[in-house]
Amino acid sequence: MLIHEISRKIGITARAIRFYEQKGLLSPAKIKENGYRTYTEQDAWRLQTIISLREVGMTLDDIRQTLNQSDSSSQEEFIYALQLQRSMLFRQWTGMKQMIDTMDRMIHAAKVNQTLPTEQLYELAGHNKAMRDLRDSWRDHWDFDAKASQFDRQLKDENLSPNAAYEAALNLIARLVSPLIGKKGLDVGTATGNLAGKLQQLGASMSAIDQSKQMLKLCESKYPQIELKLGNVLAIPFMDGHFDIVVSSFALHHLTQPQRTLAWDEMLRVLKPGGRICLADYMLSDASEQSTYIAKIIASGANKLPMMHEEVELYPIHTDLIAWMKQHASQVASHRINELIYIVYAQK
DNA sequence: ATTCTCACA
DNA sequence: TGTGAGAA
Repeated sequence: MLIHEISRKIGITARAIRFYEQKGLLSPAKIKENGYRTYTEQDAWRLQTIISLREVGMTLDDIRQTLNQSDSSSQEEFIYALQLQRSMLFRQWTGMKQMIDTMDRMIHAAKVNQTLPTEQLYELAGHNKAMRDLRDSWRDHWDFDAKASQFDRQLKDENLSPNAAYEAALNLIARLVSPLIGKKGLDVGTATGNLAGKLQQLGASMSAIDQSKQMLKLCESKYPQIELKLGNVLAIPFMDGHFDIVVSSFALHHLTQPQRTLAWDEMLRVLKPGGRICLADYMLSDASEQSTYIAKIIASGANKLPMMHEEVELYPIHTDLIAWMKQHASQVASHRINELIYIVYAQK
């Protein structure tokens, strides 16, 4: 096939096809004497997948990497790339909604003022940017991909005092969100799926998200029935009003306080009217208890605990997370959620 | 008909 | 992320 023939067949310009080649996505054979490109069925297939991935917003760079991987290795990497793109679209989507909201405020400001409300506009734009930065601010400082294979074994380790009551906490959550039959639930930051799996077993139809590919892989092998998505709580990769129940266990302490506020908005967004949120996490009542606790962890040799990363606010949660939850509990009425349950899980 | 390059948005 | 024009 010559270039125009294939361009007609696929439905893109010949120019674009050469452009993709230049970007390293394609390497058609060339006829010796005149240098014309010739395209095989293989090339046509490849071109089709290129424009398919392009259609869902992947950059040419990402497409190149994805394609090169799927050439050599398994299907798995390819699916991961698709999941990654999907979660990125949700980030963009939440960003777009934020922009629209900002625009509405700008329009309102322009209406109430007769003159150009320069200051308000600037302020609104600043807030918009701050929110966008916040949304993109999640970093995995703990390397959960690397921790995945050890995760469940560590939980079972009796020496890790914070995790001794782990099972009990999950059971408490399950009890608090019951009845579960026929309910759609989301577990945020599911890791290897222990909480989601439990709720699923009790009759809920569970979805779960995690930002770690390896954690998801393990979760999938443990609980194949759970719908898993790659993504994080700052842009939950589900549509609005999708769940009866949103739960999270021992995940929120990995967020900073501003991130937590955003996480809360996201959990509300995906929750149906009348839905329930149930969150559990490590929480100590005051600073002295906190430092004692940290000392205890270090003494037990468990200094590899996820929340102990030195570059992050070291254990910022306890008191302010309690306050945060209480504050949002009072917000329930205004969001017309019938019932919000929060667990303050106090480590002895 | 096709290729390449330069410029352009 | 492409496109248009022009020379070969």
